Amino acid sequence: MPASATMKDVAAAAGVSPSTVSNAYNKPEQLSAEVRHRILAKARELGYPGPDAAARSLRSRRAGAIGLLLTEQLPYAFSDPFAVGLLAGLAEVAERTRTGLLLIPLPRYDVGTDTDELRESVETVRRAVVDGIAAYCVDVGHPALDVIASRGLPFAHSDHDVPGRRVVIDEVGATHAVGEHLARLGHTNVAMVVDAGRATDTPGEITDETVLYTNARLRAKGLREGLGAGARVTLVTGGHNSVESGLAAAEFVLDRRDRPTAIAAGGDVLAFGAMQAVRRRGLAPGRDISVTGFDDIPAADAAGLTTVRQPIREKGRMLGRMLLDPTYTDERVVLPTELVIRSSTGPVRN
Amino acid sequence: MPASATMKDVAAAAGVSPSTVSNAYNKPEQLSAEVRHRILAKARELGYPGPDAAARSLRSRRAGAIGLLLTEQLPYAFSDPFAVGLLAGLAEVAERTRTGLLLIPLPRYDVGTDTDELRESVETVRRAVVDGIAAYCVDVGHPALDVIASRGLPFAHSDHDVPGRRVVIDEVGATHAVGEHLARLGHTNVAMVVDAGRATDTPGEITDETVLYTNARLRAKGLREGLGAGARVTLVTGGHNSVESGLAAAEFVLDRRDRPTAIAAGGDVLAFGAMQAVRRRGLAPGRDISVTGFDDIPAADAAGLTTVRQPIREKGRMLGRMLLDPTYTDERVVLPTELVIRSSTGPVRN
DNA sequence: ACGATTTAGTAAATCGATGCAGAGAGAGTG
DNA sequence: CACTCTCTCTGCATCGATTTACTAAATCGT
Repeated sequence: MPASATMKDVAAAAGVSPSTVSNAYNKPEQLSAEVRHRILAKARELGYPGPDAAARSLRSRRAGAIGLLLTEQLPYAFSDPFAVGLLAGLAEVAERTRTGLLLIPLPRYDVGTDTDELRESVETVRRAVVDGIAAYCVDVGHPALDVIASRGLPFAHSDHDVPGRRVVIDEVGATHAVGEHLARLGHTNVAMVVDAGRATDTPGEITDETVLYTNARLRAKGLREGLGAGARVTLVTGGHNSVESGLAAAEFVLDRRDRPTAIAAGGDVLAFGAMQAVRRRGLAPGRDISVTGFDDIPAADAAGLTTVRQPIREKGRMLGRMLLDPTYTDERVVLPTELVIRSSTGPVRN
Repeated sequence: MPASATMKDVAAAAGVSPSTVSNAYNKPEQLSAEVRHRILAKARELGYPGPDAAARSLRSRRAGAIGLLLTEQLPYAFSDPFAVGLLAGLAEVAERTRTGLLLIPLPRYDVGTDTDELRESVETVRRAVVDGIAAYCVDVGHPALDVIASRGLPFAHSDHDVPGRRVVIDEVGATHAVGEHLARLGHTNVAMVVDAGRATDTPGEITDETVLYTNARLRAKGLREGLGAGARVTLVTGGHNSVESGLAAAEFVLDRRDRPTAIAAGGDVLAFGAMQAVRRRGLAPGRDISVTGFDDIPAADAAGLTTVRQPIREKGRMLGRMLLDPTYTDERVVLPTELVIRSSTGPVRN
């Protein structure tokens, strides 16, 4: 391919100035139709690709895209209907404003994280040509957040209620309701299945301190509060946020001597795994063992899962608005959650 | 915010040349550790955001991102596990190479499409700062494809077997197998439910010519061929690619005098709708009415849906490789499909 | 017909960095 | 000591467009 023609070439060929060619593309109303057509014709003739995207971004200081930071490994993220819902909401706004959506995959930030990998991927954030960035499942303190801050990019969180623009839910309050619900049903021995934030070879019990996600900790806290002082809550994990991992974690607790009467999962996907585990033991969710989820993804209804509904798509939309709508200036948006009681929870059978 | 410092400022402050500052960020091995640290320290001190992404892209002629063109309205796309699978595969490759993934929503190209909207959105493609573009569900002839071509960007199709780089399946062959399968079971009156490529108020029969998607046409062709000359195939649609639309279309054909004995859907999601419709009539899929899908999304297994499996995630990976791996030079990749027979198909009951 | 405003188009500066050829300093070699 | 290498670092040109301020010509109102 011969080095492609530039705006200057087109200008020369059409006998006008480069500015005019630029206007032909960007401000059609600023020049006569005749000249404009002559320019565009010449452009086609020369095989001019149209204004270069990078050059344009540089000069005009806008990228026409917003970024979405994801710490979930992308394949995981897309298999989670919750993440997909957020994405859909964000995409909706982006589409309306003719903006692209740049997905930026990021390794998790963790004591164990390989530093090189982290540094390299943070580099991706630095190189991202975007007008703003939203974060999903990026925990507080992730180095990528510093990069964004130092780049001075508009930014919006979807997870944590920390200073800066954010769209959040009342994590503690939401699981508090779950706890109350379970307490009313008489449950006093509850296992909570959480996303460990990393692959684990064997499922097992973990402590509050080893839970990677701030939100998982908050949800555990809410659950405890809701259940009240008399109850016992055991934290377990089977690894990532997947059905398999929920299954593994639930099997782990179900096989223990002191089997809990209810399993509260940190997410619906995990809860589905827990329900499977319950069934595999020949038990019925809601009758023998209660199971609760979090998120209320579409499949939760069909599965009869008691869960916390959060308006996930709306969350995505809000994020989008925060980044793209200049008239939108709220710093903090708290979306409502609602406990949806279905058939997967029931009174304790003594 | 005070106009942010640039590389030149940092250079001046640190008493080195701008090139050296650039090297400090990009080629650490090209300068002494001491100088490098001095530079980075000064940079922090001045609040320098790091090399500007757009400027960098312009000068180095690479964007660090690839684009994915989607004509599905994004919300629809993400609710389709098939699209999600493709995305996951693509993302996998992107993540490995530290590349971002830019989602570019596009309106469908169609006689009815509003020209302004189309032109505007094609503009998004022109402005996309990417190193290559993949297309999903973008039909042949979409103006966005011309833009890509004229931009000289590496490009890969995932849909159509037309010249250029592409990852495809044998659409006709795949539904041919479905047709044969149904023929063997004795079906001679088959309805095919397709994505109309647009919202329709009322479900109804359509002709080959009014089917928007080339692939839908090919699948209909394969089905007809597989069923053989004696069979009758009716094309129907309920609108977009969704469970609801599959339901509506199937209800439409099931209520007709001359009810078909089998419903072949152009996608699993539509097929799920069709199965629902069958059940609503008090009939059993596979016993009273056979239903087939296409794609073999995860849920198909659980639903017992007979369908065509295509390696969707692999499709995404291939697309990614085509765009990102310079050693990968194949122009055309055909992925294998496989008819997966489950319980939703069975012999005709006379 | 006169000054005021609009319209159509231009020149020059600028956006912020990177690639490349090469210069100077010190080290190694015979 | 002269010579060639390395290693660091510099200077300049360049990537490709957009913006701003400005001019010349055309249009307008009275």
